[in-house]
Amino acid sequence: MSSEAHPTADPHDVLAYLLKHVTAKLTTATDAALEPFGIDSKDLGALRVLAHQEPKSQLQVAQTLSIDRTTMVSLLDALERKGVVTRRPDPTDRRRNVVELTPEGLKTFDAAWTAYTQAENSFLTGLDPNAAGQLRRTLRTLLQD
Amino acid sequence: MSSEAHPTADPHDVLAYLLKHVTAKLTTATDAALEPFGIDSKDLGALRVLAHQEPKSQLQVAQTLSIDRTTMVSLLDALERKGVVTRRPDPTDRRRNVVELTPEGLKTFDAAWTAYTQAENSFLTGLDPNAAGQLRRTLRTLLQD
DNA sequence: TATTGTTATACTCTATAACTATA
DNA sequence: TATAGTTATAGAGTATAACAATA
Repeated sequence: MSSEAHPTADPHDVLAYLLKHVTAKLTTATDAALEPFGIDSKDLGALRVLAHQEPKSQLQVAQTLSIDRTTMVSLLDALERKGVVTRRPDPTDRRRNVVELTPEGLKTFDAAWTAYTQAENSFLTGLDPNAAGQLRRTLRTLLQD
Repeated sequence: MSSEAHPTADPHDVLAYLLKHVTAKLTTATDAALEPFGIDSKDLGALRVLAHQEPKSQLQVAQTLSIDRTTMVSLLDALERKGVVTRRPDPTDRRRNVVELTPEGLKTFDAAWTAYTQAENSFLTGLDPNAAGQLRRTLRTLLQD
């Protein structure tokens, strides 16, 4: 019987299933950790890009995060309403918006980033120390190929 | 400066980002591999459950896959239209539907499963042999905790 | 009363197309 | 003509609520 070649129906044997559900579980944990700061994982990604590089246009931030520029608009709308980022026309190319963290935004980011890393570490607690680093390296490799 | 504690804005440092995009990349590859069989990764998951266990109710299949029972309805509607599964009332509890693979469905599953595992292996090609197994174990651990 | 399957509905996420202003 | 940002819209995916049939 052909089905005997696949003796279990455990969905955990399917890598796509494992990845999807581990992602969901981590996102639930990190979004909960970020909730006190009024942002979620997606917002944090944008703040992280803005916190660590010279001023960027909306499009550059979007491309760094692999999200659509139309999605970037509403994401920044929300962050601007919360007072953590500002937008102003780039004087050297008025088609572009220069996006920057406000001073309050930098504070929010630093606190939120600490909370995020704690949540991530807590999520990885069950693993032996090598496995966590190995996981990150493996995922990076898979994304690059 | 607080930002000096986090010297890069590389989103690849963020585990949630890595997981999300690796999942998307794998799903793209496996869905392409499954396309000739008229199913996608989600369908394959259901077929896998049905192929390897005694007949199950819709709810049991849904719970095994951690999907909502209302989502299961439309998923099975599509699979039934394609002739790969059948539904009939459970004689011992007429509230339930017994869901089973058709003979054609079993053939479809076997061929699709082969294609899926090839796509998965091909996706993991860039890793050294230990890393692939380690990845699966790590993800399983993270999901269980 | 509770459970299974169903339907209708709504909500989130994201992408596409079309518009504007600038280059 | 092309690009950046915006808006409106549509599609996929999934969840919630209400209902019918059955237990």
